[in-house]
Amino acid sequence: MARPTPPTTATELMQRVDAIAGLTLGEVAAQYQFTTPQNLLRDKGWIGQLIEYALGADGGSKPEPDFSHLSIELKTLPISYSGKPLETTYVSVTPLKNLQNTVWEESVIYKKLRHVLWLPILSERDLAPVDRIVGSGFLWQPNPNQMARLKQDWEELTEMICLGKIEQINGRFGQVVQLRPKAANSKALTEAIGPNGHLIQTLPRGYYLKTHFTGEILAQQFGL
DNA sequence: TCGTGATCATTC
DNA sequence: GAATGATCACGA
Repeated sequence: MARPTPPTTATELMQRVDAIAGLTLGEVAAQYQFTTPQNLLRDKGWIGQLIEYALGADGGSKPEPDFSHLSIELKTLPISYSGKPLETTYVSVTPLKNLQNTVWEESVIYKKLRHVLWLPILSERDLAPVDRIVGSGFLWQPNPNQMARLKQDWEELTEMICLGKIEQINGRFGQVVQLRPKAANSKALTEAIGPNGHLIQTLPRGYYLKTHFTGEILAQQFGL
């Protein structure tokens, strides 16, 4: 099957989402000549890339929404048999310098989370990738309460980064958003603000949504 | 090196 | 069992 073109409307996008709901990843992969890996040890982003392709995402590796024309971000969400998220959800890298004057409404994470197409994937560990099942995708926008919690966490984390306290931040900070390493390995370094205001070398970080928060989104959608 | 896609694996 | 810190692949 030829490479899908980007959907022109949200309606068209959702029709494609509905068309793959209930299929196994093996079935989706076969439609697009993707080779399904035996495990995800060396292909951790394989599911996301397959789904992006199948739905016609055009964002590429740019820091833009997957469906640039629609301003919609696609996120696959691994879930257990009971419908609970199995992993935290990566959102974007974390700027570590030049963020004086940045406000929530202009942050990368805010822009990415404004419109999200969640696509749950039944990804229990005892299921081989080929047998994992695509769930029912749905469009989501944070409600005022969720948006307020996202903003609160972001402001706390951003203030610490500005004050040179990046090394004090670990995954325990934040109620719904956390900061964790996001790198090829522990030797990859980038610049950040240090304790004395000077630039230091540190591990690149990323914003992740905690499983409790994504679980809440699923519960809100499916009434779990 | 950074940003995309995330999950792995050890620790708690 | 859940969560944190570490890691894998790829394109520009």
